[in-house]
Amino acid sequence: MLSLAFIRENKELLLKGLAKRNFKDAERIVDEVIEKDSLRRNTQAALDQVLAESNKISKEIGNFFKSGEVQKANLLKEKTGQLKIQSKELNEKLNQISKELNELLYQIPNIPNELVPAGSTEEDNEIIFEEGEIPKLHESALPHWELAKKYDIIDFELGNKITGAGFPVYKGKGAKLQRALISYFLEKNSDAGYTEIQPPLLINEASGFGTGQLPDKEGQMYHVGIDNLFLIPTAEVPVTNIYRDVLLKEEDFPICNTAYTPCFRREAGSYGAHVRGLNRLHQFDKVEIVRIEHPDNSYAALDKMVEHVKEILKELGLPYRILRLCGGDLGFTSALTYDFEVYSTAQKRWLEISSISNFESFQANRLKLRFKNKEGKSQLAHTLNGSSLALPRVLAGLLENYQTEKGIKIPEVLQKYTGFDIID
RNA sequence: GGAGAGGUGGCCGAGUGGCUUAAGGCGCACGCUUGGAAAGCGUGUUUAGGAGAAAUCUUAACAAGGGUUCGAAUCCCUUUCUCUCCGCCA
Repeated sequence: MLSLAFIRENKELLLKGLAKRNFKDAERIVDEVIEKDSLRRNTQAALDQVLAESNKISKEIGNFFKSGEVQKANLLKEKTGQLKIQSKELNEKLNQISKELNELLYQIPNIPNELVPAGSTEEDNEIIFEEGEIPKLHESALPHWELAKKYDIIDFELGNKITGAGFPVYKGKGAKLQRALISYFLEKNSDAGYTEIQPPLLINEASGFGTGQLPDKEGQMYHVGIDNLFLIPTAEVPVTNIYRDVLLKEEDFPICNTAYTPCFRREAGSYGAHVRGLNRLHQFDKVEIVRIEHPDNSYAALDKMVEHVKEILKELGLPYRILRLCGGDLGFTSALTYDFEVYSTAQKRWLEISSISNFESFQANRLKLRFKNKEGKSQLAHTLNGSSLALPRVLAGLLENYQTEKGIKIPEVLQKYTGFDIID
């Protein structure tokens, strides 16, 4: 959520940014926000005045009672009736305006960074980096879901039986490979200075609001109705919410955390060839990195995160590319996002395996995550996060790209975690 | 799940309707004192909103939300969390 002070003072900049996202009705909503904000402040001032008057009289009544002048006190009591009605009305008006104002405010997405290219679809994303050679596979090369079956390492049908579509069962070397990837990713992140966290996998409404999943995107999460909790769609939610309602000191920066968690996504609809196998699941594993940064450093931090993930992909020997997302493809809360895609050779398509974003102060404002700056004033911090990495598509890439006629080879960096060098 | 007790500032802790403008202590900051330090003494020490060029003024906040009252940390209701005992349990 953008701050009202920012919206008031940077209307043109805001409209320009929203245009880049093809955000409809921007001017109407922004004008309405500005108008309601001004109305809210006037109402607040009026209410304060009534309350101040009322407080004053109450004190006088107290004094009269104490000095035994009961009649005077009772006379004054009558005077407060009118003030009470007034303050009640003003208070209701204020609540109503604040509610309307917030509803409008929640609709406004973050402003894209100037680096974000204009555009409306995936096609307009900008490819900024590409590395790794696409392997030449033998003629009988298979897509990963066939390989999974052939070597009996992932069982999709079994998942259907136990739960439903999108909940695969990993078996034998498949399960071990998953565990190896998690250990490898966490180890790399720890080595790079990230603190390992094991967060809860269920979150409450306040946490969902803090990172921007609620109130609008609740349909994407699994909801446990009886306790009103949500299964996390990503570790970003619990790990970032560690810092909800927190006032940091400048010397606390940078805060770097990493967490492995399963992630749960409802993502109703869309079944078919492009979501086959591991391409899109309801439950999947992911290792996440989250940073809380001083506003002056957040873009440098974003670059560091990108470099970090590049190194991991390079070590895994997977061909990948980095996209800078265009305005239309950018997430609601993000100011700048880099997507990493791995090439799936058997499917002949790119698969998104990481998304690294700077949210600037958009989440921090919702989270009330601030720090004391050098002037001693509290200021919103910047939040960032990225995957390092999402497992299923990395696994898909590994299976397809490392398949040989003898079996699936395991990249060297993983072998110390798997304990084997081939799946056959 | 059942019964009971609780939630007060950065921390500890008093506070059963009006000198609470939240006592007292600890911590922290600054000053005095000192050769220097400690101790001592003094001053200050929350967050958010509104008005103002600023000094400053003002409103709100004692777990959260409602209510009673001229007036609520204090009384009532709901929710939530913590602790103790019992039950269940990896």
